[in-house]
Amino acid sequence: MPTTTAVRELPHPSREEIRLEAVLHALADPVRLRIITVLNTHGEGEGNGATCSQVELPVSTSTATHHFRVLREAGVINQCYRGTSKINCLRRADLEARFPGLLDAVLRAAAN
Amino acid sequence: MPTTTAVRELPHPSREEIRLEAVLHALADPVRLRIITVLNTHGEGEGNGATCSQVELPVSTSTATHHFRVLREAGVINQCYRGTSKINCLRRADLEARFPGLLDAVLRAAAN
DNA sequence: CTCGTACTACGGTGGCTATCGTACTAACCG
DNA sequence: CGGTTAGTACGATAGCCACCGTAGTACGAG
Repeated sequence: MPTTTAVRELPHPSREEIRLEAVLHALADPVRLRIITVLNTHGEGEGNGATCSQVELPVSTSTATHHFRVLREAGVINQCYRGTSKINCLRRADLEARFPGLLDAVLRAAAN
Repeated sequence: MPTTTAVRELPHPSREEIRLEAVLHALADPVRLRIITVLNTHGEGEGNGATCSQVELPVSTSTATHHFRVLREAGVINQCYRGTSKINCLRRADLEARFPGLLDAVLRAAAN
């Protein structure tokens, strides 16, 4: 056992495993729409993204955890640990490859 | 009371009343995705569209009624009576005005 | 008027889900 | 080590929702 910091991996669907129904269901919730709207204003690079607590939500932290997980399991966002925080970012490239134009259309629509 | 054939009106949300969450929720179901996929192959003009029974679905007729109603109340489809049948057609123009590109992106995605 | 077709309304059932609070773990800072 | 911060796991609850069958309505054909 190396003494390096343990990297807690989180399960993500591969690009091919992303299902349309799951994505639409994940987006059909006002709290989760808000999450992706906020994430949209952050970069997507390896080191970019927002922590869970940076996204202000009108629900408890445990409920917020639930919503982030739904988005991750649907393949909409990527989550990785960074110290005590968890970094969230949109999976733009994967979503664009799988369902071209969908994410942008939803983001534009959510912006009113 | 005129003796003309009674026109049973059905409630539809106006263009401005169409809500994004409702549309996404309506589309996040495999049966309803199939419905709009089939309707997409029919014309949208006043006289076009498909009857409920023309859309083959793997559910009972009462459940099918439920799905058509969800789509109508979300503003995704328009329904009007024509004799004993009900004609269904997509509300393309309204959806495009409200959420540009969304319907097309979903239809493309659903087509695999 | 009777019959068949097309769809609906209603009631019930099981499963999912958004929400919460509480208790917990993981990492970093002194 | 102890404390703080960030997020999670768990259990509970209430509401919604997809589904069905049965009974009923509306319309057109004969």
